[in-house]
Amino acid sequence: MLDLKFIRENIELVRENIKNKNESANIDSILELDEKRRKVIQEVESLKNVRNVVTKEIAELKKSKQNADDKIASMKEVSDKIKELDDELRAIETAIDDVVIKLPNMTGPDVPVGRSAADNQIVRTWGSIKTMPVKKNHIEIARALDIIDFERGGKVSGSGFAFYKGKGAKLERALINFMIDYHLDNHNYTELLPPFLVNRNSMIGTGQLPKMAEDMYHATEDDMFLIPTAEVPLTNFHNDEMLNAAEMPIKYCGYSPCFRREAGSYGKEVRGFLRVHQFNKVEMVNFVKKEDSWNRLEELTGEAEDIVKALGLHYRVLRLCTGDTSFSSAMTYDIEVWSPGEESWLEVSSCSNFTDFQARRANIRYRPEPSAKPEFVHTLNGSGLATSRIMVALLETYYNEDGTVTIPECLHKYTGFHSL
RNA sequence: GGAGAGGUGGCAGAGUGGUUGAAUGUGGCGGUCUCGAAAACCGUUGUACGGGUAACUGUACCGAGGGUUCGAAUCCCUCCCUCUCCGCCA
Repeated sequence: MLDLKFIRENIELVRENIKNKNESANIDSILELDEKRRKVIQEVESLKNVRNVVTKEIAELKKSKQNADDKIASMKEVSDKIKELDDELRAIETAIDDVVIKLPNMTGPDVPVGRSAADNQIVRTWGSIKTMPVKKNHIEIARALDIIDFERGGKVSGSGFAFYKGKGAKLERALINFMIDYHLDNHNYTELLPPFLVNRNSMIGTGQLPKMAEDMYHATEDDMFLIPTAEVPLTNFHNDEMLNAAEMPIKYCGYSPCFRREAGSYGKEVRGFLRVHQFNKVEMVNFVKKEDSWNRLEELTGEAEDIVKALGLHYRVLRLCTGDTSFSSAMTYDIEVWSPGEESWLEVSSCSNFTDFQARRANIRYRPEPSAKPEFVHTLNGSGLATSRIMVALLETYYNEDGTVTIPECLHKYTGFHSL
């Protein structure tokens, strides 16, 4: 959420930011509403002051058994007027909230202006392209090894769901455990294993709602949502809290399955694991002081890259342009791994600085100094990493001529086997 | 799912519809005493928004939201959460 005062003072920047992010929020009414709001507040507060003063006088008169009928009668009028103005104020604030809740975060100064993925900047590339001895994609490989069953996933749940089987299931668990342990041992994280179903307030807090409502599985009976990422429960872990500045940065990582309806994306990258309704992911969430968030974004991205490096996968890092940067994010780096079978790049991580945008919505603050005024924290998150596409890259990158797949060494202690 | 109890400041815990932003205790901070500390004593101690250079000042906040009333922590309604018991259950 943007600060109303910031909007008031930077209305043209806000307008431009909406346009650069390919959003369509209409803010024409907001300045007028804001002005009206402040006017009504002044009016109603001065009336409340009158009421408070006279009410005390009435109390004194009553106490000394004197007549207070005149004052009570005049206060009835004042009280009615207050009620009227309070109603008006409530309506104005609802109207303002409706607009503000739909305004995207301001992008940072280094974010290139652009409309689509074509305008993203390649920041760096690691490793080199590996050509396969025999060209196969992950679906063919997985079928031949009988480690993933897409057909039965479709039968039991629907398209976009799969079973992992045998060594495939164990490899998936190995990836998750390896990633979490790596962050705990090398990057100083605390692990959280979160709830996978969250309430509406949490979804608003991190900014999935109202914009992404169509993309989430919604349990309407209880008004709860299946999480599209562990970012939601991990960030809302500190919802409505005052954090201790001495303990910051606070770094959590956690595993969760991620559920996405992917409404409207049929036909695009739907084969196999490229786009699914449920996938596994290890997520990192950071709470930092406001002056630290830009540096932390660089470090966080590095922490995600460490995992890809350890797995020995060829990858590149992109700085997303304004049009590709998500609603809540001020700046995002995507990490993409090379898929030799698809001969294309697959997004496996997205690392973002949300500045104070989520912290305002979720009301997460800290006191810079013991007696200083509270400030909103800055939140960041990064996938570290999403496993389904890592599985694609692993199967294709380590595919051998004889049909086997070599397991990278860092996973051996988790899998117990060295090849598929 | 059923029955009951309860949600008040950092914590504990009072609170007859009328100077109650809220007693008291405790904790925090400052001070007196002390070589120093403890104890004792004195003072101070919430948040948000608005006005003012400032001292200061206005409004709101007792789980959340409505309502009754001249006036609500206190009365009424709805919802949320916690605890106890019963039922069901991995």
